[in-house]
Amino acid sequence: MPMNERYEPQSIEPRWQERWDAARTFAAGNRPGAEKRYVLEMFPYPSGAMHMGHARVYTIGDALARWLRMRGYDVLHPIGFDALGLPAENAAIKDGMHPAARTRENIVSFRAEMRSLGYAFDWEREIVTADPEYYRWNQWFFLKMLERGLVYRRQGKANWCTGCMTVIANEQVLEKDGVQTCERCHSPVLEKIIPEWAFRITAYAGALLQGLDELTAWPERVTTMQRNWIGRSEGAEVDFPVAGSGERIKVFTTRLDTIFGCTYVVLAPEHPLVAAVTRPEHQAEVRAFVERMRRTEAAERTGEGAPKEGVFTGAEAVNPFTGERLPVWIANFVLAEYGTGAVMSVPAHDQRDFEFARKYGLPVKTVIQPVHGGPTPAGDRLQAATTEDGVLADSGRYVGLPSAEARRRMSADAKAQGFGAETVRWHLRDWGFSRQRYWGTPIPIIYCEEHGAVPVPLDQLPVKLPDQAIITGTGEPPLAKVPEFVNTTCPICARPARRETETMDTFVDSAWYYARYLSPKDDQQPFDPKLAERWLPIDVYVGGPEHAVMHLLYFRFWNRVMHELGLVPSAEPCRRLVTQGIVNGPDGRKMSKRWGNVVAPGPIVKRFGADTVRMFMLFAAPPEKDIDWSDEQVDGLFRFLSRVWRIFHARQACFAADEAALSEASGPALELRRRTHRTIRKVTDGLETDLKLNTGIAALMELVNDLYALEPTGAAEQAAVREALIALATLLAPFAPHAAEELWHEVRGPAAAELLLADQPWPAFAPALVAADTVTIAVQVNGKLRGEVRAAAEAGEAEVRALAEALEKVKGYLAGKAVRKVVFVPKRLMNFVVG
RNA sequence: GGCCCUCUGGCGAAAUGGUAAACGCGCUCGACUCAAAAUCGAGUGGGGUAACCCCCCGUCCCGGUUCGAGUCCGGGGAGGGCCACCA
Repeated sequence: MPMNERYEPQSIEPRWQERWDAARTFAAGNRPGAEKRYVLEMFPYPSGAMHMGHARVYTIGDALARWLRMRGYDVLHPIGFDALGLPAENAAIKDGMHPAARTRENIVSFRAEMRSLGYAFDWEREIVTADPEYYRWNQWFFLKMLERGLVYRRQGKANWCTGCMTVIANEQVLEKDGVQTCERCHSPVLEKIIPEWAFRITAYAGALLQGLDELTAWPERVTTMQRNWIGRSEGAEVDFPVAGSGERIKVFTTRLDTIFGCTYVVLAPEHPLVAAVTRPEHQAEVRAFVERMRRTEAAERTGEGAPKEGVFTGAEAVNPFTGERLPVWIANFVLAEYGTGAVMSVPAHDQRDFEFARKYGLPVKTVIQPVHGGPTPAGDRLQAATTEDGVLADSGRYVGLPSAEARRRMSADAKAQGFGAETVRWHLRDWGFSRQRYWGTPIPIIYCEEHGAVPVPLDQLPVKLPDQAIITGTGEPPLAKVPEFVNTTCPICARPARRETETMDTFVDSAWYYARYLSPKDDQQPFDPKLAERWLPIDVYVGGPEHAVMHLLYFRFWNRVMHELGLVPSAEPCRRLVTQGIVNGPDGRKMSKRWGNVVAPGPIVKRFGADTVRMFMLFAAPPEKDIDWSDEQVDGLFRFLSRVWRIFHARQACFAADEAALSEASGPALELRRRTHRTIRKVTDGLETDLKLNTGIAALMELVNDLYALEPTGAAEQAAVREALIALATLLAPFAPHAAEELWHEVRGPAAAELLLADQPWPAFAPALVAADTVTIAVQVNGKLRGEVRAAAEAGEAEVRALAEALEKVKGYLAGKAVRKVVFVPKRLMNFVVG
């Protein structure tokens, strides 16, 4: 059958998608002898329709997965849906639909769009986190972690989102201009004291921090953000006895070297000692202040713009180093949950302390002098705190020591005398995961009057979400209003009891889903550890950088717990992370209904075909950069694929060329062969190194340009063209897989009818053809380009120099000057340095 | 305030310390056509110049290292991201 002259993706793409499906081409695990590669893209959250951002991530991952298969690896490339959670519930409420139905609908449309883009997913492993078969294992992990003391109930200060009507994690609070809002719905966030469940992620703070050192193939941006978020800070705790009472105030400081400059001590309003130390004559004022702080929004109270406020308690604390008696204050800027909730104030060397001292007329004492430059003025003449390390002054027996040395000696002395010690504090907080909402994993706990909080026995899992809940998005947990759900019996005493009505944060679902893909239908265990042995850790994980601290931290935490449970082989879940940039609208702004600049993938695929969309995503820029959608560039990529198509059509006569003639190639035939093999190298390099797929595609374009430039005559040229066409189709396979299959079959003819290009080995280049035999060498005089010479690649310095000196132009520049030095870079450059 | 990233033609972007701008978009011109579209081909950083001979300038700015810097080092600017009264 003669080849269609026109490139019509609509007629060829579905055909190949069906063939890959029928052949189970992308099913993982059917190359048992081969090395494995696990390529994963972050699974989508189907609260709406698929957008261009999704098309980009999956295209990047897909190109990689397809290429690795062609390299001979046994590739696992699964997909699923992150279906539970607030946004889905909120969207469903808005549409007057049940979240389960809404989610199901969205998933159907996602699946169809993903298939139409030709992604090489192993669909047999698909998971949906809203299925009880999935979330029962969330419950299972919860119970395992409860056993190990990694889950606990706390009376916590929680971030209460006024829009979502639920508690959200620290990581989910946004702050802008001193106002805290919800990351999801942008409603104001208040601080609320309520009981909640939390994971003891802080127990892993050190391990999670150290683990980052192993993650050399993660973007530094991400590891840095995690490092900051975990926030290790080294310092010391020091006890300040309260005069006239047995109490001691424990403070945390990173600047123990400044303790001789401490002029007062400040407690957080919530500090447990506040009531005990406050003198009777200050009680009323202190109580009023504490009450007011309790009622104020967190951001308003502790935001940076907030004025520093405090009250004196009347108490005095004793500086254990100096014996001085210092006033004890309470202030809004001291946080109960960081350090010990109490600070020693050194106004001369801490800006906050300085401002507070100036406001309330507290003394300022300078104890650190700079190493270089003039001395720091005395406290009363200071304009601002000097916060750098320096040399100690006015600090008893520590005078003259550099700050770092002073800190070491002072903490050793404090320890020896029993009033302090070196400690490490973390910014990372435990992960509060209770949600007072419906669309989440029920927390498998039963409250019994007799036995308290009783874990649901493992054999009674899953605790299923009831279908009939009334979901209003307000008030108490929706599950509390479903008697059939709430009312149960105690697993210990069988008397009537109530179920926990809170559900789990969605981040629980995504913390371990990558492991569920290994045995997605397993009903005995979350996944098969034997398969984990084979497939984990993930080799390449592709997703947005917005997950740098939340998902990617929980995911590392969970993997560590699974590692300790003996379920996974490594402490870290993923070797290499690729963070892809955003797809902006054509106007360069974030795609949004508000700007009317949203371009949906569906219609574009319909119009140009999946291959054009994929090529655009890969050619526009390297993966990590943001790109702007560009109709002109998309046209351009469609034009390129059409141009590829036409050159196959125009060179049909070469399809039957005799391969044996390749060995006689010379002149243009040889040149084309060189280009072909260099293209193979270039595309392979682009995939291997930094995923620079854009330059790989550029190389393919150059090959096509060269093919157009050669009108083949004779057996050798025809054979060279055939070789180039086969290479072109094969190299195109990871990027534009449908057109590639079609063209490859055209050129290979009936002999290959039963084969799939997706199964073919990735081509190798012939080193002899990649190395050039003649090269152009730039000739410089004093580093400025003055000409160029053609020479054999292996030409030596003397030979090239002779050629260069023979150039008229170069002669002019060298005339009458002494050549002081000659720099020769073989195959590249010759530089004459003249004086 | 802290930490991090980015800055190259009209635009998206290339460039192991070695000919800056590959490749694509856009634009101009030519071929094909009655004409247009599509396609194929040529050209396209700025300035000087009769000249597509040649010369000068050119990768945010200033300085340094080097025979040679978009690339390395120091300082500054602009834009962006994350964190932030964290003691």
